[in-house]
Amino acid sequence: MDGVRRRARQADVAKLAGVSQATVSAVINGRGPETGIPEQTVQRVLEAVRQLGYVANPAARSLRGKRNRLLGVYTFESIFPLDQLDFYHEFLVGIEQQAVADGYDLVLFASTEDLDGRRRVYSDGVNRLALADGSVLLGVEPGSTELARLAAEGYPFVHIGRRTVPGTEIAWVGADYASATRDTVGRLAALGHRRIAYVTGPDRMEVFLDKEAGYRAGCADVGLPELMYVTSQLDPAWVDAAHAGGVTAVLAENEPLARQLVAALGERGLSAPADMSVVVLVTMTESGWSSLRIPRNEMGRGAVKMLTRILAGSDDPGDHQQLLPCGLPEDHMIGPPGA
Amino acid sequence: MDGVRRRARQADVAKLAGVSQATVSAVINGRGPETGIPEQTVQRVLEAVRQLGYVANPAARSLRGKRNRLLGVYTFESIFPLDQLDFYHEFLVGIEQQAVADGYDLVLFASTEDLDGRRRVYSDGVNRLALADGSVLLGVEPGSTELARLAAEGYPFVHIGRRTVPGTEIAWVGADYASATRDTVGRLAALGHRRIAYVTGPDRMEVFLDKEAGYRAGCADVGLPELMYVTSQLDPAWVDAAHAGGVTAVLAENEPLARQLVAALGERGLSAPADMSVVVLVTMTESGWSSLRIPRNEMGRGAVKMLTRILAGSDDPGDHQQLLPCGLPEDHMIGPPGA
DNA sequence: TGATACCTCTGATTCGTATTAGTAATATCT
DNA sequence: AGATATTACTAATACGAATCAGAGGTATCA
Repeated sequence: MDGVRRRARQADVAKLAGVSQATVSAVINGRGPETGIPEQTVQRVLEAVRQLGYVANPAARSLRGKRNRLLGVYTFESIFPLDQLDFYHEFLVGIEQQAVADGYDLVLFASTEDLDGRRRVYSDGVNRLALADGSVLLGVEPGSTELARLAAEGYPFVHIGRRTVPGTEIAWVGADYASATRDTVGRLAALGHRRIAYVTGPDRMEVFLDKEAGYRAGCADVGLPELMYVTSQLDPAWVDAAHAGGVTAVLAENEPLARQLVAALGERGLSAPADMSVVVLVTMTESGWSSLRIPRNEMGRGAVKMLTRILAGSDDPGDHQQLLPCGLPEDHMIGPPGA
Repeated sequence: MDGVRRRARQADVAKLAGVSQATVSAVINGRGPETGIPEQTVQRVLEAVRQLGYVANPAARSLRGKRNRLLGVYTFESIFPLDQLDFYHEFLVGIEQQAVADGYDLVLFASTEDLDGRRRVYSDGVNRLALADGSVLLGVEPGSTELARLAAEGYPFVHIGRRTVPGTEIAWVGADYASATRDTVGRLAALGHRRIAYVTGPDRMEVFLDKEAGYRAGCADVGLPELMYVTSQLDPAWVDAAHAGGVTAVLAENEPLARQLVAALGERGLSAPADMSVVVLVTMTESGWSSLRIPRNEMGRGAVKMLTRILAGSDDPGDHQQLLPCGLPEDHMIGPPGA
């Protein structure tokens, strides 16, 4: 076929319609009336557009227009991790919904994967995200040097999950783990539990600190002792001690710890929630745990909204941190003590 | 104040490095050696790039005729639909994997949604996909006008799912439903089934035709009669007739029909597979049906591979259609007749 | 010494669109 | 008639990167 025929430009349309390229641009962008172009000319131009099958070149458009209406989505792990499908998917749903609403397209930064399979914002010292007008960052990054550098550079981004980086104030949308954890402790106390333990990993990132703080606050609220157990691998013997010590409810920070706990209970002929109420704070999947409901969809939407606000030039820093409420755990593994 | 600091251009880099913009361009595109720019200058330029955090503007690049290394992903429905999570997710995983491997970033076209919530490739007569070097299309589009227009325009794209558009040859990667359906009929026949029915919706798209053809071929292979039932809503009375008529196995094109079938069986005190083997050809989720395994991941990867081949200028049209084998159904709801 | 061959760059131009400033022609008012 | 306003445009330019045709300079050779 005529694969050879060059794509029509405004200049071609202009020639055919007997007007200037500027007029064509005005007509096409609906600035016809406003610019005082008579209906007859408008029709002539549109007819020429039709005849030539003219389609605007988006590259030229966005080059001229400065912004390209692209938002980046960057995850510190693979964007579509198979094993964490449920966990990340909801964020993406929210991000997409809000992007559609705001008329942005999304760029998934994929090619930033280096040889180790680790992703990096900077490759060759170049910020790859800069291709997009701004980005939503998502996932767990151990260090904060890249974040700090992004912020220092003035690149607009919003982090999903509360994040503090010394020396800079970064924008984030987080889940209010602290309140939810605190409330959960309150609820367990209300059910009659007098010794509520907290099991968490040794990591010291914000998310972990928030929950821990919530636990402490919850204990303080109801005048119960703090029973923290920090470990990356739950020692079954701890269960004996806890049980003997009168612990009737346990908050586990993550699912592996909770699984180890339930297994250890099982080995001892105990079960949840009859002998021990078990709450997992964060689960990767929607299985039958009693766990907090992380408002993932809302967080995704909120991040995009915040990002567009930043791009619009909002400088109110109070506007750049947002905590969304978590849903409280359902009853699957919660009950009154000694039931 | 500098909430959104202006992005550095090659001109800025050039000034800082004390060279011309043309030199910067040459260095950045690795044409340094070839253009005879000494290592020292190259380093000076790269250092300036680093200092300014320079990143090429993709719009300018593609305007000038070079490629973006952006691949579009366009779905005719929402990209991350809640209810079809499992269905689409795997395609995206495959697409992402291959994109990473080939060093492309992905653009999810989201802003193409119009007021009705319907998505369109063309808005204001502008092909929004043109931002990306090429695109992978995915999902179910009822009409084919947009596809035809894309093809006529010479825009590089690969459709996931076999697709024919009269008058043009479009590139696609499909699942070999026909063979899989045919083989499934053969397998049921081998188990002893003599009357195998096929229930399908009234839609006439390629995917449906393929399965139907497979069913017909399968029946022909083993000399069994074709028992087609075309409906969008399964009439429970049909089950009576089928059962009375000696039907011992049913292929249902989709999950809703299969669900209606199983429900109708249940009402009659019958069950699958004891009284009736039930195979669903396509399921949205991985629930306990006997269904074909659609090679979604492979299709996603294959589509990207094909697209990069097209972008590289492959003109061999035989290269632009690819059928991947489906896995055959597992035994959950399949058994010998009258078990 | 003049010619020729590199070497290391640079100036100018191009891509297609949006926009601003301006212009020529006509119409209206005083 | 002369001034002013309106109509209907157009010329010129900017956006950022890529590319081509050289331009000076030095080195080599006859």
